[in-house]
Amino acid sequence: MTNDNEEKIFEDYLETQGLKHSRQRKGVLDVFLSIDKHLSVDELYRIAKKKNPSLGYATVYRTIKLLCECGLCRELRFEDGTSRYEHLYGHRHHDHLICTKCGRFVEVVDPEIERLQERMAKLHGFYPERHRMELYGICKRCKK
Amino acid sequence: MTNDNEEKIFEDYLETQGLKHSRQRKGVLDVFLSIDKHLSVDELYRIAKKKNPSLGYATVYRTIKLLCECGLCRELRFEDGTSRYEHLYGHRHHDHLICTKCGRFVEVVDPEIERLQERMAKLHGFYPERHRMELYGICKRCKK
DNA sequence: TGTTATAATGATAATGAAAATCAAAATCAC
DNA sequence: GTGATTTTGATTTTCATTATCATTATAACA
Repeated sequence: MTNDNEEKIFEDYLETQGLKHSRQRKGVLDVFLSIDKHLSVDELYRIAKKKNPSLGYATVYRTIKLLCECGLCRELRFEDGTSRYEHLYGHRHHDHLICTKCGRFVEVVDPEIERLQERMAKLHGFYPERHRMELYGICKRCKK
Repeated sequence: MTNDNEEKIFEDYLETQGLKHSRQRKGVLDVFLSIDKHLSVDELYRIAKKKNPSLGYATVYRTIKLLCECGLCRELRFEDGTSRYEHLYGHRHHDHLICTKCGRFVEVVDPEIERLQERMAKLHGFYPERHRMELYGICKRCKK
């Protein structure tokens, strides 16, 4: 399997928390790992349900929450109010460039910006933990 | 009045949109302008209702939306899902430093970061419009 | 200053996302 | 296998925001 590491992380997390394995949790994890897009809970639910028709909506919510807790997943709350989820494991930290016309987005990192962000936090007496940065604009395609 | 400019902006906006003035809109605007905090709709409603007890919840929602449209107000969606509103007029663009313990936050700007953000957007073929940046960490007080 | 067309209001219902509830089913240590 | 405990899925609840709609207010104009 290509996702051995991720599966291990999830299993370990379940164990340390005294939680149990289940077909549903495994199914949601598999779908999540197999799709490298920023899915919403609803999209995840629809796809996972194909392989396991009895799957419930609530279970997807519960599982995605566990994935976030164990560090495999990051929740992104966009300005339009929707939440989407992206892979965290094996993906370095990054920020987003988002097209305001078509919604397309790109993952970006600028080490210099990262450095300056750290500096700024410390300058204000903050011990930095994490950050989010989204740049909104119009992409090449939409500008034409 | 100290808020002449802001009131003018709002009135002009209403006119260009073919909308009407009203006591309620004026009341919500006044409260919004008089409090330099990041209020939620609910907080705004409670305060404005004191001066105009017949004020309805929906009107506050509608008015705050107009304030955002005319550039007096900016909506901030925080990670906890709540929306809060901050003054935009006469306040330069800024980002936020947010304490993950106590929720306190500070407005910050780093011109160098701003410049690098522009550069990064352009580097990816984006015509930058705006951005949001939030740095999360633990503030001095909470760290002790 | 009326008249009148149009927009705004406020009470309430509708919506939609996320969380809570709970009986039945699944898991796993023994 | 047994039994304590957790998970599940269907459903309800919650809560923020929007939509609806009859009534009221606004403002251009006679």
